Amino acid sequence: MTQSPKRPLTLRDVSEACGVSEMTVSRVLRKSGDVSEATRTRVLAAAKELGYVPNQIAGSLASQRVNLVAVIIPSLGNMVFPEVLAGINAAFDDTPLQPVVGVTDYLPEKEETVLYEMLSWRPSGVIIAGLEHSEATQAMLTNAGIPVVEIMDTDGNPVDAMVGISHRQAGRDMARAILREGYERIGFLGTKMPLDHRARKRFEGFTEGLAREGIEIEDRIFYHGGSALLKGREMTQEMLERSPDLDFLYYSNDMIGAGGLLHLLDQGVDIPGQIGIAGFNGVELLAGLPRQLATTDACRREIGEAAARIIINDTGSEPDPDMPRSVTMKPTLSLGDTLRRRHG
Amino acid sequence: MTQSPKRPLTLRDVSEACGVSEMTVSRVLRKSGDVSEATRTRVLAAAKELGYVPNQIAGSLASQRVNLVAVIIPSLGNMVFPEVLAGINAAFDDTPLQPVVGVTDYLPEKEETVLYEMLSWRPSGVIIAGLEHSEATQAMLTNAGIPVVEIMDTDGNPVDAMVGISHRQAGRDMARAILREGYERIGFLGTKMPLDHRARKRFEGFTEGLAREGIEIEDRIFYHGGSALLKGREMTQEMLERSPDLDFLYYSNDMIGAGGLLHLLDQGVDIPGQIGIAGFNGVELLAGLPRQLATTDACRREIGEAAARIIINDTGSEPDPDMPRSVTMKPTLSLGDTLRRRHG
DNA sequence: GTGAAAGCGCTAACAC
DNA sequence: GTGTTAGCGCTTTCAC
Repeated sequence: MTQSPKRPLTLRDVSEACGVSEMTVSRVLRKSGDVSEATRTRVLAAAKELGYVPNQIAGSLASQRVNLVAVIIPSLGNMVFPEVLAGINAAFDDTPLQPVVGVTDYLPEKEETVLYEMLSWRPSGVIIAGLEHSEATQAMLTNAGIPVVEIMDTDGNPVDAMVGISHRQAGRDMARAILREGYERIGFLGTKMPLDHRARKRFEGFTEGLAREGIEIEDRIFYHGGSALLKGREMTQEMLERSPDLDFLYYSNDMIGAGGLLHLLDQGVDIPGQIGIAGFNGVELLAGLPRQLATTDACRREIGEAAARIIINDTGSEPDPDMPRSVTMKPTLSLGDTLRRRHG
Repeated sequence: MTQSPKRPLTLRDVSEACGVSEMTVSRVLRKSGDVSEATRTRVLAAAKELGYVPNQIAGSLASQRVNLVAVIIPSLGNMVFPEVLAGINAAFDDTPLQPVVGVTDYLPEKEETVLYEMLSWRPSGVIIAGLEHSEATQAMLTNAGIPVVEIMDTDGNPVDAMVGISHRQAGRDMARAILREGYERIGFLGTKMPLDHRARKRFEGFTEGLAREGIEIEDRIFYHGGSALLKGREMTQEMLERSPDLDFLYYSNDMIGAGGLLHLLDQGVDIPGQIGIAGFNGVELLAGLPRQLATTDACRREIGEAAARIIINDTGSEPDPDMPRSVTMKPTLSLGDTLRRRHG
């Protein structure tokens, strides 16, 4: 930290500063190969003194290795993906691998360009949300020549590997739980996300689960944009105005579910006696609501960790061939205080 | 998309596939220089057909230019930084610049390593949260030789440029608003974040603002970890048990404020008559609560946009020398329904 | 409008 | 344990 260089420092600068060949300096800085303790300290001192920061661009080009892992997700706005990222980060913690995240906003074209940009940095692997992609995206993933883990969802076939839960099954399970408690007049409240395939599959599984018992959804409503809590309130009000005899409301996520919960409590509705409700995700954020919302835990952190482990395995020196390439987590359904009918 | 190559494709592959020199192929792909329409189409066709993805590593090394901007933030877990990112993204939208985010978890050592790693990719600029950094971090920023914008906070001196709000002033303003409404027995509830300098400055400004009117905080409490909503409830209960005569509670963020709000309503407390409350941030998420929480909007998106604009300016071909290097946004204080004493 | 040569800063592979 | 040589895949520069 001796100068304020216009030109970034190079290995050569360090080499000259300590009278050791560039090659040896490089070895010291990468802790690779055998270097005598004496030169090691000299080099380290010089590098620190100068404030040298290695140039990974050159390094990666020369070594044909990049420690970057592309992580492509639809959004950072809800709590779900940050938690997946936390899992990925944790798993990469004592490896040289580094996640680089790209956000698609649920837009297939954006997914395409984001993936293209990331692939142009020749990452060591890709972790990407969902199993549904544009043809071009699919092609890029297939031809990338690096491990690709598709996450969140396992209802479909991965390009290479997948880790997630079955949203269809989650929907079915919730349907079963609701019917088991004796609810029969059921409404569905979702965010309008034509491209959120996981929400769609959950909905499909849900209707299917009801159908098995000969039940049909009585009403449904889809909104988008705005504050989720507020939307939850508004949707609930609107739905109950036009379908006042519903006895259960299934929300496509916990946030709008919480809004619905608050609205119903405001109205003096008896929950879960008169009306039961449930959401989806298990966001810890919401502990602290007047009632514990029934929900399905989506195993977000675990998914991130497992996906990262596949990448770590595949990029390691001796990949375990038995590493499973399809991991379906079992989400936990918690009834909370809002999905227990008082029988009789 | 004709093969599934083990070895990634290079310019040379495209060159051979279409019988045009590598150089010209490169020009086409970068839309630089004049190329005849005929060859242009030939090259593009070949590249697409093969599924060629340019190697930015090689490109950046050769051109000595990298379109990456390092964005270093403490966390993705609360809504605040994702909104800053959204602002940055929006501003970069029609530039070649690409944000790459690193997360520090409020840990100075992690900030140091994250910055080091990012600088080793030779980004075109750095956007980093906060003005307080370790000496090593400070040194790296100073010597990076690229534009550096420190964001969120303007109570201090930036290495290069800064965009944010004065948290000290925000605290003072809230104190003033509270006193103006006639509240006098005031408690403060914060998350225990010794390294969250912005929360600290807000607290300092707040106590200072009270002191001007000869008022002192009567009680304070700091928690950390867990669900913010739940913590808000618990802290509120605990504080009111030991200091039952408080008439105002100032929370260091909206989420714990919301928890407090729910708790007080549960207890049948008259808000804002008996007790007034306020949070900080203006998170849209919370619209939909039973009461609109008083809060200070922290201009998160605007801060991201303004910071990005500075980077865009500085890395452009002809930087505007008049571009301000210190932008202090004026946050809006909204009283909501929880900070209006019924006088008399 | 197109091509050939040189080199970006580093590391693999091999000498010593 | 240390140094030398070549070359990673592109772009810059300059020639044609």
